[in-house]
Amino acid sequence: MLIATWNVNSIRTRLPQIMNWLKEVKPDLLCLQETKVEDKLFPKEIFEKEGYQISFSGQKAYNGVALISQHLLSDVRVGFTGELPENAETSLFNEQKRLISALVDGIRVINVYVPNGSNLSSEKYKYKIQWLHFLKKYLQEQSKREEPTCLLGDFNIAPEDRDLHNPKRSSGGIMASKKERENLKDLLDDKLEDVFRVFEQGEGHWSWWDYRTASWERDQGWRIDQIYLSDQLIRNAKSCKIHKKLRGNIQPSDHVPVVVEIKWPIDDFDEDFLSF
DNA sequence: ATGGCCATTAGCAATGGA
Repeated sequence: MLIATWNVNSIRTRLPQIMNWLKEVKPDLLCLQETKVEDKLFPKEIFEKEGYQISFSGQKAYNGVALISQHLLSDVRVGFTGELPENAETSLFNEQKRLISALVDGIRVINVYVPNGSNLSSEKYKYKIQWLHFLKKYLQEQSKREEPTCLLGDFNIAPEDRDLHNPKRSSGGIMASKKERENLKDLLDDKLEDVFRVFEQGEGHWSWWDYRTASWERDQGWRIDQIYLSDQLIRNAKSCKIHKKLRGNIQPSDHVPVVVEIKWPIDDFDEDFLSF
């Protein structure tokens, strides 16, 4: 089972690159962020023609998330609705289209696009922290069902200093502040684990390179796109790869895909054997 | 060096992204 996350920074601009990548990698599930398109204009036919199931939640110009799957997408939940009560707070956080979840082959996949936050003294930063807190509440409700869980997407946070190219300059700032990191760690609740770090502990692995500053040419990036797995899934993870070369494409997204391979479904013998 | 570039918009200048 191959599950991928990719902030494409406009699905319509990136469509040819997305289709090429799908044909090459053939992931079971691709989770997109920053589709930047309202639902009625989502280019769904092209994915359906290739045999993919799709679910999406978008808006004009900003944000937008989508699931593109070779498997049945069931129990699709858009925004925070479905886990949290339908009240004023929930509808406020649902205005920006940043979250979609579904069951795929028994795995609860939660695709998120965490707010950027602009800078530490901005209103947008306050919103980012509130959004993370709301996501924590969402996950607390969701976890009661005890589904194997994959939380993935663009978190706009480098979890640790080894996840950004110049910690001396950038640690403590936006995407690397103590508050953002604590809130991220807090919502994972010791139940969800960053699968990339199971396979690679070193620095120098990035998923995003700023369009400015010739950061790609200098390989000065950040690892702000992550895949978090619950225990049964993490035990069965086989690899986690960052598809770095796509950043070298003509007209690339500033993010590249991150892909996890999981042995799934697992059979009872394997589970008994592991627990034994 | 806190700016660079890129995508979008009732659209060519302003805004947001990270």
